[in-house]
Amino acid sequence: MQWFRDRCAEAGLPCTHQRQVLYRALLEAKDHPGPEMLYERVKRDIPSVSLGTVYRNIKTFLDNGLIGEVSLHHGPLRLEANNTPHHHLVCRVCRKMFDLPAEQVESIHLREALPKGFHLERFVVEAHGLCAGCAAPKRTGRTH
Amino acid sequence: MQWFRDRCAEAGLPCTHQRQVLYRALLEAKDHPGPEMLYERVKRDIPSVSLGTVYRNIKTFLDNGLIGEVSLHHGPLRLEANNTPHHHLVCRVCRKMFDLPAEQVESIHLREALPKGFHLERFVVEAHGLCAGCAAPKRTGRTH
DNA sequence: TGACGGATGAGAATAATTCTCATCTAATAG
DNA sequence: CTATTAGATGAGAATTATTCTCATCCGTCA
Repeated sequence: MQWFRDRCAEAGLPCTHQRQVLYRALLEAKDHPGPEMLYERVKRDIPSVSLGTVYRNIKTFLDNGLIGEVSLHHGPLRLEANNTPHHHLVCRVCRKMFDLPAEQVESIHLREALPKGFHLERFVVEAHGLCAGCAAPKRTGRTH
Repeated sequence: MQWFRDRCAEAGLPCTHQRQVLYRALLEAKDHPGPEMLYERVKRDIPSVSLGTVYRNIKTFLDNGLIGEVSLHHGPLRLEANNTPHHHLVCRVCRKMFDLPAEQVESIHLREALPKGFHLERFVVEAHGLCAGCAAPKRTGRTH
């Protein structure tokens, strides 16, 4: 929590009660919760909190790197007909995706066993980075 | 396309004009489009098509394994405060997620260079499969 | 061709997220 | 410690994404 307050100060973000409770809720969560879930948890401490505040602060935290999103793929469904084994290159900024044939990636090895009870089916690999357009200097905005 | 018609027959799905045009649109797409995008493309051939039909058939295709979704993470945002390098175990059925420390996975190697212009930042690995609850026999439903 | 079960189009309903604005509060200066 | 003020908050409307309902239509099989 002290780390959180320091980062808020650095970023020039007022360290409000709502923000602290929200951040703590996420710190203590082990289940990768979504906004609705966090809203429920924050409400236990601040019954008057609004869902809008939760969304607003989640976005603020993400923009400042205080928290992370589990995947770049939330939001609208994205589809493909390609049924050959393959992975993806994903642009962190514009979220364009390109196929990466499975043979191009050496197979994944674990150093320790997975937690007991989980039945592994396959490994999915994503190469995250910047696509040609977004990596080009001088241009900041996302393409979509 | 013949493959598509055969699979429809196997699955007992009427092979309607809308379905064929939708499937072809996705076959030809290289950009991992979403429903809205596919709707636009199908409309070029069938101006009267409805968005509901596009959504309905996308779901039908997914349920029958005719097409794939790019990631298990579309839908509501999922968050985490854990800022140590780590990957995730993801249950294909209930979509619960568990952390997998980065050290537990041997580093990724490519057999060929990535397409020129893509600036790689990191590899994200996801272990997809069934969690203990969903792998248990006799129970089919997802937990959420 | 005829019958019928499932598919379609239109639009309402629901879920997920963002926005607007009047009011309030954390941070800073006095 | 109080005043100031930029930015945060709560309420609820607006927007976007997706699913559902139902009357009508069409692909499949006999």
